[in-house]
Amino acid sequence: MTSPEQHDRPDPGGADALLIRLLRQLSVESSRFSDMFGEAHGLHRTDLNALAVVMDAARHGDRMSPGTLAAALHLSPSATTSALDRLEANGHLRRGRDPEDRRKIELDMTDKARAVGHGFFAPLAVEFAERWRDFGPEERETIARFLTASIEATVKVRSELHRED
Amino acid sequence: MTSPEQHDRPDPGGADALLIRLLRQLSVESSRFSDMFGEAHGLHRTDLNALAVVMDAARHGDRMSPGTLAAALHLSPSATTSALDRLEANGHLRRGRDPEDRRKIELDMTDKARAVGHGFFAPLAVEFAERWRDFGPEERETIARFLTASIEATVKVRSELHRED
DNA sequence: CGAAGTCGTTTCGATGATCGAACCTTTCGA
DNA sequence: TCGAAAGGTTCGATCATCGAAACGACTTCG
Repeated sequence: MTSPEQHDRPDPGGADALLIRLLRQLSVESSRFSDMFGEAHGLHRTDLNALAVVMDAARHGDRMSPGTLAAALHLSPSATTSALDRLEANGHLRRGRDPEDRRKIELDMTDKARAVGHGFFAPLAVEFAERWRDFGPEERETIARFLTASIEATVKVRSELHRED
Repeated sequence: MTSPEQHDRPDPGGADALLIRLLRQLSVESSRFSDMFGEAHGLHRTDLNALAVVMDAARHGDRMSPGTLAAALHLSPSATTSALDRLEANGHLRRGRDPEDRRKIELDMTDKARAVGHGFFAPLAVEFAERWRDFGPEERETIARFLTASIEATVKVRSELHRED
């Protein structure tokens, strides 16, 4: 009675189950890691997310303002102001006026924030490199395809969830 | 000791970079999915986590009490009581006394909670099955090995982070 | 030019999740 | 039997978040 048909069932106890379990476990561990890192640095989850968004924007050369940050974080404007107050007080961020449109505020990360980001990723990168050493190019291609597919699946299901609202 | 090339560097822009980026993206999307699902069901992040822990325990046949839940969630006892109040008021959980030790409270999930869990995982499982259809057994083995290694790496770095405290 | 409207951000008051400390009940050890 | 410890809950305080209102800066229209 093992796998009578490889059709289009959700595969409740089949070959997908292990991968789903591992994905969930990875998600949980990533979340825990973020939490503990933030706790060690006096940063709440929101502050970490905000820093990540600002850093991503900086890396892409994009401008970042409180408004776009609020949208990216799914946070109200006032809560975003509070988060920016915290980050500015902690010295992770600076607010500067946009000379073009003086209503806007331009957000710039400080070296301290860069150090935080480095302290977050560097140890993980080292450990990942260690554990991934034996994966060959074709295996990495497979893994990348899998991760991309999984990301797309999550995004799609989320967007459908949002549409039902 | 120091090998200038291709030895033990963190591989800042190399072959690992893509996979790291994908992992981070997946983590972000998973987190967003949880948030939006919880929002759609009137459950906060903590409540969702609590439900997940209780469900896991139930699936393993383990007893669950407020104390163990608080430890699992890294939450204070009083905050756990509040979360349980919310979950019980929403009908996702029931509190019953442990007949063995009448100080303890036994937590039981209701059918409603089971339905919530199903509503959370089922759509994802369907979409994953769809997108993973073309991965063969040996590819899945590679992926499982990769995910396991990544989970272990995350746990290890987190434990080191905690030890420095 | 000036006045009304719009946009981006902040301030204000309120809500609620979380915490630490004190408390109650039950259990266990001397 | 009595005191200490364990498991939960209650209480007061703190802080992140929200919605509404306010404020300054641009824009459009008269």
